[in-house]
Amino acid sequence: MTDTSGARDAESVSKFVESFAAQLVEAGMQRMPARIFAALLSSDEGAMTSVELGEQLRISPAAVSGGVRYLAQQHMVSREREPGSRRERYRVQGNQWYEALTNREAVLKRWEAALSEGVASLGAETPAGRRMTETLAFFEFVDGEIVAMMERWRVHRETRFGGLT
Amino acid sequence: MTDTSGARDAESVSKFVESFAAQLVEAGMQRMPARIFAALLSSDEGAMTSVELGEQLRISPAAVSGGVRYLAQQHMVSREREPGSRRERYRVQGNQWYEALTNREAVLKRWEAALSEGVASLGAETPAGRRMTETLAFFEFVDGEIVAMMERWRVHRETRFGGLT
DNA sequence: CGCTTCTTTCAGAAATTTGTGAAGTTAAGG
DNA sequence: CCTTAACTTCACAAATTTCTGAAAGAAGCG
Repeated sequence: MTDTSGARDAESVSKFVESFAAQLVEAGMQRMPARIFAALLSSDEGAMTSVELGEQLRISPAAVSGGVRYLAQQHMVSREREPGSRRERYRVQGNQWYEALTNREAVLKRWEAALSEGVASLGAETPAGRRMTETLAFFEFVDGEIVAMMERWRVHRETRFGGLT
Repeated sequence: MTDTSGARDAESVSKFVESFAAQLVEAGMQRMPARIFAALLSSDEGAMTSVELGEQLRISPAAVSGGVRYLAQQHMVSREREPGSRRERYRVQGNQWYEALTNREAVLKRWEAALSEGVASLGAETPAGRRMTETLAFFEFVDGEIVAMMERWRVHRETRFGGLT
């Protein structure tokens, strides 16, 4: 590395993008969304256009479109329209994205629903039913805890980073 | 439903198994491990043999073997050998499994490593570097919080379920 | 020590998922 | 209005993943 401040050669950026994307994939995200997201995260703007993404990642516009749609649904990126041009920019909103990570509320709710159903089918007084009741209680507990945790994080963040957007 | 206490007809059990497995799949687990796990969870023993699993789920011994290996690696089930027979039983250990769910420590560590690398590649003083530094701080925070949360859960559980195994 | 019973491994068929090119759609700007 | 620049959708080819049958590998038990 010849330049210690703000080294930003395409190669090392790309290396990071791919390695971070790999982690996301391992955690269950699809390949394209993961790569797109990693690319956005490592851009200084925190935002890129469709074309830029396509060029950096060597993927087709169709792939960008699909990946971005997924990320937007998960609230991990937001779409912007620079007024005037029809060009869109996709932005990773500072901290919004990892808040989205913990917003698995919908997921937890579905788990809870499935477990309730399980308790009903199996009978609350069977051993299996009791086991599931406990599991259900665990998820409900986690549910509440996560909300509290995120509140603590916001305080923590405020003091450490001064609440910049 | 004709029998209100302990209704356990194969059909409704199977229905639950598949629907819970579907949730697990959606959350990123592979199909077979998910089904196997759901089957174990809904068994009264909390444990089944390879053959029983194969019969209930209509899958080959090979599929059972593969699925169980995965689940054991994730510490979601443990293997038992009833001394004597060479037959194995796979058990979902009451609460061990959802504790395993939160033991994503290894995962978090890898994310943190990837992000550190990112900060290094991009430069700590670039906008992207700063954004990643904050993200990194978030994961470190979550890391610690989860440990604390699980401790609170154990207390909560004790009072509510009386610490049964 | 060999027979039998269970589990694991492996190669390949089948199914699913993924990414692309091409056509389609929408809206800006002349 | 018509042209053009962008994004999206769709059908298909390619790559990957998943599950199976068959064979091989362990370990109890006579």
